[in-house]
Amino acid sequence: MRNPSPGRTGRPRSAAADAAILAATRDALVELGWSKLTMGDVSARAGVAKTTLYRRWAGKSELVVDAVAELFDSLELPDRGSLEADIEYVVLRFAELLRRPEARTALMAVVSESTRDEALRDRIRSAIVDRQKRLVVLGRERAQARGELPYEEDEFLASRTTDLIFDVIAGTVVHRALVSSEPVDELWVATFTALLMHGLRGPAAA
Amino acid sequence: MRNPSPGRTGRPRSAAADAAILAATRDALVELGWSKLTMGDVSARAGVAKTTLYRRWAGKSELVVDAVAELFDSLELPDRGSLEADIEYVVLRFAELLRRPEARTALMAVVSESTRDEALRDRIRSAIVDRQKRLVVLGRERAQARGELPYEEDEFLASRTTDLIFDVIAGTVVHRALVSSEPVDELWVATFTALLMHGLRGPAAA
Amino acid sequence: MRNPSPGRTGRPRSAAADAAILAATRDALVELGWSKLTMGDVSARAGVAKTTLYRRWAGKSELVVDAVAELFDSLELPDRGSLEADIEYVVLRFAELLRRPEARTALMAVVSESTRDEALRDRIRSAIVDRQKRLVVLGRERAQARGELPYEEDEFLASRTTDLIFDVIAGTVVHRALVSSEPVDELWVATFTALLMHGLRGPAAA
Amino acid sequence: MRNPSPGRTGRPRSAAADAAILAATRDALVELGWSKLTMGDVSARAGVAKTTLYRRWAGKSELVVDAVAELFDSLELPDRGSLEADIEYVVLRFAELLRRPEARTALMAVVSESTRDEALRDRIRSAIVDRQKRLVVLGRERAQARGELPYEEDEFLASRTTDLIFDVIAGTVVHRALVSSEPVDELWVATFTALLMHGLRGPAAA
DNA sequence: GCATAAACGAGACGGTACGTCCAGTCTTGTC
DNA sequence: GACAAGACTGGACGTACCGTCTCGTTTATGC
Repeated sequence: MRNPSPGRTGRPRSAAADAAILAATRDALVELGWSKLTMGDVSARAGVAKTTLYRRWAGKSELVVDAVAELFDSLELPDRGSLEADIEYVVLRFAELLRRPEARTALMAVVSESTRDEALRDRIRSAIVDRQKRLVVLGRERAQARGELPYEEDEFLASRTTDLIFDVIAGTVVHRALVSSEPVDELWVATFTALLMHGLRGPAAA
Repeated sequence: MRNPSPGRTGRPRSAAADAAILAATRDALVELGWSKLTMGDVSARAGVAKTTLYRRWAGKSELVVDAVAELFDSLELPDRGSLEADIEYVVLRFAELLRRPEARTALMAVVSESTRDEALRDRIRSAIVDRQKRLVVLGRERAQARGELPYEEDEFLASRTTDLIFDVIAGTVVHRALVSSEPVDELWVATFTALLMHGLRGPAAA
Repeated sequence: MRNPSPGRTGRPRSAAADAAILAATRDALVELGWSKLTMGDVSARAGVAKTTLYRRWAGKSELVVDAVAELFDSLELPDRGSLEADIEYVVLRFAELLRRPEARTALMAVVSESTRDEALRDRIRSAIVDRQKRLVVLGRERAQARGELPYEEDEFLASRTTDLIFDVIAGTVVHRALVSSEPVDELWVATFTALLMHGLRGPAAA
Repeated sequence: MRNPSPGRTGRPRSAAADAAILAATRDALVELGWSKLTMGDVSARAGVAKTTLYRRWAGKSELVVDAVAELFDSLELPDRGSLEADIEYVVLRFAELLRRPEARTALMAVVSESTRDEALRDRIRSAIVDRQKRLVVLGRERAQARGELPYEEDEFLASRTTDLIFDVIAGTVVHRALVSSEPVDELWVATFTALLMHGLRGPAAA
């Protein structure tokens, strides 16, 4: 994952170790939360020496970003028949993910760390943000194919709209779930989706 | 805020200490960020003993919530003449606040901690969330007075809409600024506001 | 004990407090030992404020010296009929006293503290050492009256001998009981007394 | 001393650290005395982390016992030609040792602590008491070889006498020096030795 | 009998050290 | 050369006491 073929001599890195470490990290996050998770504990759970851990990740933040990125990759967007249904589906799945303790505790923590760490910011962007934008792009393409949304020819404008919708959806759900500490239930999702649909169909934003 | 007059005996708590500690906390957040901020360092900056600090706050999280809550209280919403202008104004002010390092680093960190701490969650809600909802309520009332938005008679529905708008605005801006790490500039604000205006004027959500 | 009538106006010091504090000190020594005894704990046990304590004693060492001095004052030397019997009696009584936890733990501790504190050294000497030498002087006078020991006319020599005998008896018993951690039983006392008797009857030392 | 070879894996403990710590402990005792000596200070002087210290010794008392035990091991008993001369010599050397501030302050302090700590009592006995009894045994053997003292065939009796003489000599000197706070000068030593010689030559005690 | 003034209880204060925990590095011997 | 083991330095943790301080309250006198 990190250096797959650096040199050739010496004992090669154990591939199994990577998976064990990331799984152990998620387990530890569930049990202990971000702030009480320690590198020593993770290495012990993974049956690996601390040095092995540090050889592969620079610190707790980097390790956790990789560990939770795998969680976010599990999100998918099957075709529910309409843009509205697609949005409701993805919001509910995302809210479900945020109910998992390892995601709740880790996401905001690494974002906080990243405010003072450029490299970490990049890592979050490439490992989580950019990978999840695929869902917005996919939903948009389907809606366009269905005729629910117009095609946008200007690629730059299209990308800006994708970014906006991504931030609106992800940001609102995260804020509702973690900051306001209110439940993301079906009723709320319906109201939110309605607001978003009207916003998207307004002439300027689509 | 903490108990100013529980009994009557003994030396009273120094009022000056509270202010010094909160200011020192913000200074330390700027210089060190959340994860490197230590209680010992804060007490030293404030010219106060560590015990004094622990006598008043249970830990770093509680202290930081109170310290940043004062920052958020500085947000205001002067009448800009239209709902659209009001929204753009508050979004820009909020984004400005999130550019301050003490707010950036602290906000997500305490939210992360709060995922495993019910009391902290309540403290964030009462010290930050509930206090800032006043801006949404104020903007809405003004818009209703101007005839830009209809009156909602059902109080429960009105409160649910307030909550939704609050989460959409705050959540989207935070996500754009801290997770996606993209600038909240005037162009983006205009696009976001346009989307929101259409959403609000749609029949169901208003 | 300390200044009972320095000036005239103002509330006089509570006499009861002194006794309560010394008793509380001994209780705390029994339960906690020297090193875990704290001024705050003593004040709480005595039902007295910490300030009251510090108004009367400079610190833990001074307080404890006074508290244990009262214990040592309880030692007495009834006439057992012979010098040998008198010595055996006082050694056994002294060993008994050293079996009490408050005496065991406190005596060596204050002596240790006194090695770097001239004032404390004086306090120990006047409150404990000099007061207990009375037992040696008394035993010696009785032995001389019985004709077991010769009279010593030179007062200086007599005082030096008193000091020596005091150090031999007290030192040996303390060392046996506290350093070597061996029991001071009747058999050992008999052997020690025999050695001492021969020493005293030797031509030079008497 | 501590466990040099329990398992085999991992980085071995630094041998140099032990010596540095014990030396630093003695230095700190000289400068600060027992009660102001802190583990943190010792670790800083030894150029060692506090954790390293706690990994090897359970606390201040254990550490100090080991540190002063090395001092006591420096006592020796060259043949001065007669029992009397040997006794005078060892008493003077011992008194000299007790004039060193690190020995004065530490010896009584650890004895005081040991009154509530069985393990510490054992450590003192094995590291200091038992090791110094060799001097008494040696002096006795020489005196017997010279014909100054009779041979004792009963081993148990011999050991009891050794213990008694050890307590008399060590206890008297310690008491004179630390409790009575009087000088151990040549005149006093001569008088004490005379008393002891008569005691030893008396029929019952030898 | 009423002011004066010291002693009192309560408990907050600035400090210091505690003993523990974790970070991240280094040093072994083994694979 | 990667690895498990575990000792290493360094530093923050949160707690416990220290001895001092600042309150409001109590209790003797002496005017």
